[in-house]
Amino acid sequence: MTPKGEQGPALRADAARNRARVLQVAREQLAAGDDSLQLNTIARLAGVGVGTVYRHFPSRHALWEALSAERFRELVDEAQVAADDEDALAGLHRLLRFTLTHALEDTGFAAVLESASDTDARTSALKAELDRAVAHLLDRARRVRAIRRDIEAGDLRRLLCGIEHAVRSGGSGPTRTDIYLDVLIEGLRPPR
Amino acid sequence: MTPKGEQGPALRADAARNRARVLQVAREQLAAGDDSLQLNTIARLAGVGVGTVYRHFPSRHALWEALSAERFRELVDEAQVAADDEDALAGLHRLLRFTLTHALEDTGFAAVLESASDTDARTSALKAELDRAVAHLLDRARRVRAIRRDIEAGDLRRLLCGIEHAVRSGGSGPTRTDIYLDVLIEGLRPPR
Amino acid sequence: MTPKGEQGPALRADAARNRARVLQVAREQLAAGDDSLQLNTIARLAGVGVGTVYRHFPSRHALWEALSAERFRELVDEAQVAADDEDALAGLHRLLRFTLTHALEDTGFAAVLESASDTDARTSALKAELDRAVAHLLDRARRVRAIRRDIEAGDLRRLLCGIEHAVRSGGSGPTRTDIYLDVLIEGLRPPR
Amino acid sequence: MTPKGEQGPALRADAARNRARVLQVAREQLAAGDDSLQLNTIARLAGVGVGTVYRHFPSRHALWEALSAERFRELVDEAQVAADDEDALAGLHRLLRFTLTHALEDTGFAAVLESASDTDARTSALKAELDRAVAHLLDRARRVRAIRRDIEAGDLRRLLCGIEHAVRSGGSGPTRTDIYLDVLIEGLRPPR
DNA sequence: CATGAATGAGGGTTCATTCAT
DNA sequence: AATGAATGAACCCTCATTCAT
Repeated sequence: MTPKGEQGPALRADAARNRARVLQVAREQLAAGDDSLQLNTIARLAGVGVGTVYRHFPSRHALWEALSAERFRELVDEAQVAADDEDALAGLHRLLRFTLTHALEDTGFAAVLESASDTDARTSALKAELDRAVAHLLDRARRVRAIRRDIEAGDLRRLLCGIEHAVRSGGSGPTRTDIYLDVLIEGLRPPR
Repeated sequence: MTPKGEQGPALRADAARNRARVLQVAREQLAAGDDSLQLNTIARLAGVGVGTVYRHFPSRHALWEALSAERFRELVDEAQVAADDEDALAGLHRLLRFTLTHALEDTGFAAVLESASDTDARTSALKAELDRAVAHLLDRARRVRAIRRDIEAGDLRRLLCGIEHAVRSGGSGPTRTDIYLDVLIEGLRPPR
Repeated sequence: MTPKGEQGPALRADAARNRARVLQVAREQLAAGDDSLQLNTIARLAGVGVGTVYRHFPSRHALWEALSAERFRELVDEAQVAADDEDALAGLHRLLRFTLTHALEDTGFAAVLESASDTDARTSALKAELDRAVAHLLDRARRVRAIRRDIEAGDLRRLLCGIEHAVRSGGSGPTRTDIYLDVLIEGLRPPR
Repeated sequence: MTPKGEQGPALRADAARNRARVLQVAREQLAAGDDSLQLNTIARLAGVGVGTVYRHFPSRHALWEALSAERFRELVDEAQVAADDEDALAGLHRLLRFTLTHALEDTGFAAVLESASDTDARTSALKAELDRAVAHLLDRARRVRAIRRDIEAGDLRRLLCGIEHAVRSGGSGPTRTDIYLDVLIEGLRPPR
């Protein structure tokens, strides 16, 4: 009867609306540079009670992860496309650029991408899925000696987040982004 | 009888002891992974009154910068030694490793190293001094085509901090540190 | 079932109860001679959390004015009754005595009565209303040459507060109160 | 050997200088509208240690009283002159005006004049001396039925401080001062 | 006597989280 | 399910006063 969802009892219409509002407001806050994610503030801005926010997101971290889930989904899709690319290295590079761009746009996403411990199992699942796709890419690239052997999918995720930090900490423009990413890419080549 | 030839009004013996204790405790807190630097807590642990902490460090930031100044001094010294190394590239690599090690040991130092805006003029001065030494190294290395042309001292500082983040976010051991640093070093070579 | 016909969003029952308790305790503190109005202390005495006090009264001043508003309302009512008294002078005297009694009982009220600058517009409005009623009384009294011409409503307010200070600074009993007030009253007569 | 003073062991020259500096700075602070008399601040401004201030003035109140002692001395002198005036009433009025003027100029003095309890015995002595002179004046004035019988010297002191408050609380000019004082003076006449 | 560093009680305010309505 | 008032721990900072130097 209720629209068949992926997990759990589907939300009532109003509950779903509230959840969406909260996520929306949280995203706006982040975009506005306020990464404190104060649940009271978000509730007020979303026009719902604090309790409602807590019902949907038991902890700040849960909200944080929910925020990035969407982005993550996109990323995993992109990774799977890349994994099928004829040229593994090209696919990898495209994926790295794609990820960096999104991480720079969304602090929350970057944080989750980098974090070693997730609260929501779904996040971990997405991360695993991503790493699997990337591992596949790395394998293929290694086979044609396009990539050094000592780097795994998780390493790549972390290194990319490092690059993201570097870009973010310089107030600089897109040029630096390109250069920094290029330093990473060159650094991934196998030793000559 | 009082040690002479020091700089400034020469703290009273007990004042100096207290200041040192506070810095010591603060360093321990950071090392223990608590980077909140709560002045009350630090005071308690150091066995001094809150007021004493506030006298020495009017704000959290002042403490923060005092903590890193020391490290920074060492780093600048090392950079100047490196700058005189016959082999510019070797000097640079040694300096990078030295910096990374220290940044990993001391979050506060890492933060200041990465930050785009300092509050204390002395910090900016130290940073400028560091960048000058590094710029010199880069120049020499570029002249022998050992380093790509599009990277400046500031970039290098930021990239290294990025690597530091990457290492930190994996819970992994020294091997990863070496590998991540090597990725950076390889990435700095001029394009083939 | 909920009492209807009240004004505004109608506080929740418990909220109203808490608000009243806070005001009650604050009044007791003042009566006990402690005019520091420490919000933490008040919260403790009222058996509510500090946050609750802050919710109802964002600043000490807000509490202060809320405290006096009630008293002020009574005073204005009394002033309007006095203004209708057939004998203007008698009305004025009754009003002065009424005001003095209340000012002596409630430091906060006295302070607001005397203050030249209000922060809450409602306080200013009440004060203006009071002054208008008094001005009316003074006019009528002057017409029958019962009051000197160079005193306005504001002056009267201030002079009465002066008397209040005089009474308060002597530790003495009701006799002094009567005498001091009489000195004022006599001093208000037109020159012989 | 030491210059014979009025009480206690005469101060060493430097101690006297420090004491004077502290009083001077305190007076300037008051004049500048800061009546918090923070002993640390005063010490700093006076260029002496806090401890020195505490040696001379064991409590804030002691400083407060010391500040007004000088004024008080003048006032007592004036009172004694007034007491010898042929016209007792004229002398009284002159004294009231003199006192009011000074109280308006010096908050500290006004506070001590009004206070019911002194810390320094010398202050109480001065106050008693003043009251004695005024009592004498009142006696004489009462004998010629120029003053009501139910007012004593202490009452007069307090009433005048009340007037001072009234003047101070209106932001108004010298006209109000004259009028308010006149209200007091008229109020002091015996009932017709 | 003078100094000023040290003390720490004291008071202020915020905000994550709970729970009565 | 939603609401938002209440809670109170946790921080922050100041400043009167003491006491070692």
